[in-house]
Amino acid sequence: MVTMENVNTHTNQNESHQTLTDKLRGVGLRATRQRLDIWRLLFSGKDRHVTAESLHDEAISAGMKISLATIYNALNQFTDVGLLREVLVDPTRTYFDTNTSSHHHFFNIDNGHLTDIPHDEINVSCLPTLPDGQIIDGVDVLIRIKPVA
Amino acid sequence: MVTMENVNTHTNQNESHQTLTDKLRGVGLRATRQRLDIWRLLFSGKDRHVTAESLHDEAISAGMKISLATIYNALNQFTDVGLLREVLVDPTRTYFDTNTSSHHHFFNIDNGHLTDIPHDEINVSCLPTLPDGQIIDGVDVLIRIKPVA
DNA sequence: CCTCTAGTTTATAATAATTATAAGTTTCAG
DNA sequence: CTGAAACTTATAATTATTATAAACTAGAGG
Repeated sequence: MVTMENVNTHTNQNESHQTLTDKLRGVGLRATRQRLDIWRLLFSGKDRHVTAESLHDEAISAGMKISLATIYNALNQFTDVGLLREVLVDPTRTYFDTNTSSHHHFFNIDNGHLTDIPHDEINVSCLPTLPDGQIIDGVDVLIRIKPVA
Repeated sequence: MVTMENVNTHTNQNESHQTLTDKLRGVGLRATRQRLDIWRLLFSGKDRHVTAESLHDEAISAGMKISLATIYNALNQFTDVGLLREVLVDPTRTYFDTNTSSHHHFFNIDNGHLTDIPHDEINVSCLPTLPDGQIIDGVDVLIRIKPVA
């Protein structure tokens, strides 16, 4: 499977079918109707955090014909090629973030909402020595928040 | 359910049955044989990271008679009263850490091993403003590591 | 344009971790 | 001691996710 960094995922309302098709091909995936639909849902607005289930509900509500299995497949494929990023916040389900740049998260433990923390608003000074022969693959900071009361 | 901070969980080889019984009662749990067994497995040595399954295997190997359901119950109860802490590293299972103090983790994505990062070896400067009416419940830093090659 | 085939979709079954149920057992306060 | 509430556990149920396999489709090459 081809992986391409720096694909311009952002897709506006009137972006041509052809352009999206090319973007999908650019990451090594065929331009199927289902993947185009999912792309439009994910990348037409601001950054978002979805689960397979939530995105499926949304697609169905929008009148798209697509199975949950395809949503799972697409989310995993998009993640594999770097269009999405998995965020681990809840042991009961997997969240996918359309923002793949280096940043961290607030997780509201009261309602399950995820919010991005801009990269420059948090700083991790990483002094710890890594175990021998190991390198860093990534750093995740999750700040769990809750209502004051 | 009673929650008591600062219970001295550490348990050495010859700690009396009575003392452990008292510690369990101190957090509002009855001192059953199964919970005493689990306590001894978890808190007799250095800090550890276990899953329900791994701890159950270990208990069975040690000749203890205890069901997986009880392991799940006990791990969740211990977590509720603050004796354990859940660590989210792998979407497919939940890890429990006997170290409940403020610290972070290395997660070896190659073999699934978790390692503690001492509290003073990492620094998170947290400038980001919290959403209105929210306070911090906790901060988790996970550094995913992998072999050099 | 056709055609063919590898890549896709999808209904459905399978898996895996975890939680719920309910019947039997144990703890421990009185 | 005794009884009620707490606990354990075999088992069933649930939930998120992945696998299977049959039907469909994209798109390369004629």
